[in-house]
Amino acid sequence: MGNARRVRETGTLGKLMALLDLVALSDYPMRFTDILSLSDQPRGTLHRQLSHLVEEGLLEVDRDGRYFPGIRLLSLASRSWARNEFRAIAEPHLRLLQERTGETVHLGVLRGIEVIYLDKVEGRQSVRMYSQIGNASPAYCTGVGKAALSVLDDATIGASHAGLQFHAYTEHTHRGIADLLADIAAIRRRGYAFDREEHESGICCVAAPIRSDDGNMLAGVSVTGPAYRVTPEKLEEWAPLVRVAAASIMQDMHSRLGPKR
Amino acid sequence: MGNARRVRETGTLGKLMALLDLVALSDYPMRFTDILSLSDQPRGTLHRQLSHLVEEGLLEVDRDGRYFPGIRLLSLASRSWARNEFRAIAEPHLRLLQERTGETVHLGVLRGIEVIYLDKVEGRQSVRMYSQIGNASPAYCTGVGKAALSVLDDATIGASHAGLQFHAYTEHTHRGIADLLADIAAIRRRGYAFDREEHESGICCVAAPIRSDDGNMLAGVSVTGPAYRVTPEKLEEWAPLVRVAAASIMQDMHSRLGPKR
DNA sequence: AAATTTGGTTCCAAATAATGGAACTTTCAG
DNA sequence: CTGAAAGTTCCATTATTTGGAACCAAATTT
Repeated sequence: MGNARRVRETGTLGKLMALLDLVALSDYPMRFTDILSLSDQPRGTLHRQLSHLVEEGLLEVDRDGRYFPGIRLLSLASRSWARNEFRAIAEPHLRLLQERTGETVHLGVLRGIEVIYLDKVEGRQSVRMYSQIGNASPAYCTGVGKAALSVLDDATIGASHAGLQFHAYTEHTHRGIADLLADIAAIRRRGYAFDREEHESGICCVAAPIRSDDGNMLAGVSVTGPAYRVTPEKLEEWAPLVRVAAASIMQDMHSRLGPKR
Repeated sequence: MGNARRVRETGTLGKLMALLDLVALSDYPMRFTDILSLSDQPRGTLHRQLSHLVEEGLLEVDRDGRYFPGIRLLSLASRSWARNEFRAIAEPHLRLLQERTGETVHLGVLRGIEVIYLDKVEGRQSVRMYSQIGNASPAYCTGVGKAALSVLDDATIGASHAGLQFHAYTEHTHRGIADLLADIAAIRRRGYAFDREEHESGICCVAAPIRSDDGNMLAGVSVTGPAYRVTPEKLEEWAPLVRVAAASIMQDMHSRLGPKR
């Protein structure tokens, strides 16, 4: 109640970024009129806004007038990734965890009610990497997300998820805030989270939370794999390893970033 | 001489993006005053601009007041990558080329005088992928860049490189426009480009140009590896394979994108 | 082939947001 | 503790964005 209302509007930039989100996060390419029907801007305004985004390389238009996210985003993002200190600190611990378990290891940060995957370490499979990095998934149905949420109190979680429609990705996905909070209570007791096919059928994981010293950043590490290999027993067996990884990352952050101030 | 002057200013967005570039593309984190000395904005203005970028998640500030590119860029970019049709079309051909040569294969697009790497397919080494994707390198010292430039005429290349200071990455890097144009003339004759340790010591590659039907996009494929494995003979041996890959990609683009209009 | 609809672009007075100089507060160094 | 540097806020002025309507062009119907 009396919850998260935008304190300040970000003016021109905010409007343009909202538009960029609309176009870039859509699953299919949109033409001018499609965008017009989704944004509530007058035609003239929308047209100029799109032109500006295109001129800056944030969007691109093909010859059929369909808009796509532009490659300037890629080059900015590669800097964002390369310069991310947290990711750099975590990396060796992710590799170690990968070696110990043999399964895929993820590092994700909580951003509002979403998890953004910052890094991924895989075994020998030559599977595509970028497909996961930068990807945003709902916190309520991912191991990393629930682990990160478990650091917050129920009121905060409730407020941020107020009015959210929980999407049923699988039959195991939590259907609402009550389910989520019950799970999170268990996660707090255990110190680690499970995802048993809640986001994707046949995929399970164990995750542990990471919080920065200043408490401004919440994140998580996880070990993920196909259900036929990653049995409930395996998940329990790996839980301590995942917690150790999370603890080591926090400690390294503390010694590398903490003392400075 | 009377070269590329910005035709239109992009208003507020343009100024903010220039600032974002300044901070995100820098190699070290900058604090407020560092940025102030590089941008020619008054303090009040700069402060508000940075705040807006931070509020939108495009930049982040740590507790010591240093600015970093924000993770919102990552999630936008992951969509940009996932939705890039050109990349998707090229992918199987890159894999094939990788299998045939055993070395790392790159796909890059020309953007002005820079190459942005769109994809990378490696052999068994578990080396980091994202480190290359999204990365921007000068066209004049990369195989992909020179291959793409070779499609343009000398006047265009000269104009875009006018006044550019060629950075000597290695002792083999071209020192100026004359060197570059001479190399490019050879590339046009052969149909493929070499990079013999011009960008990074000990790294060589062969590359072939790709152009889209509408001529609006120039790109290139390359095979890259360490000089001790990738001998001049190997480069010559692989050149036809690289050209075949480029040709197949162009053909697939034509059949999948061309006919539509 | 003419008429009509749909999709996209341009214009400009009014509304809104950005600007920048100065005052103010905090942090840091000596 | 003091002074200087760094960072933040304020607000009248200035510049940009806004949005309705007119305009143009391509596709579709008659």
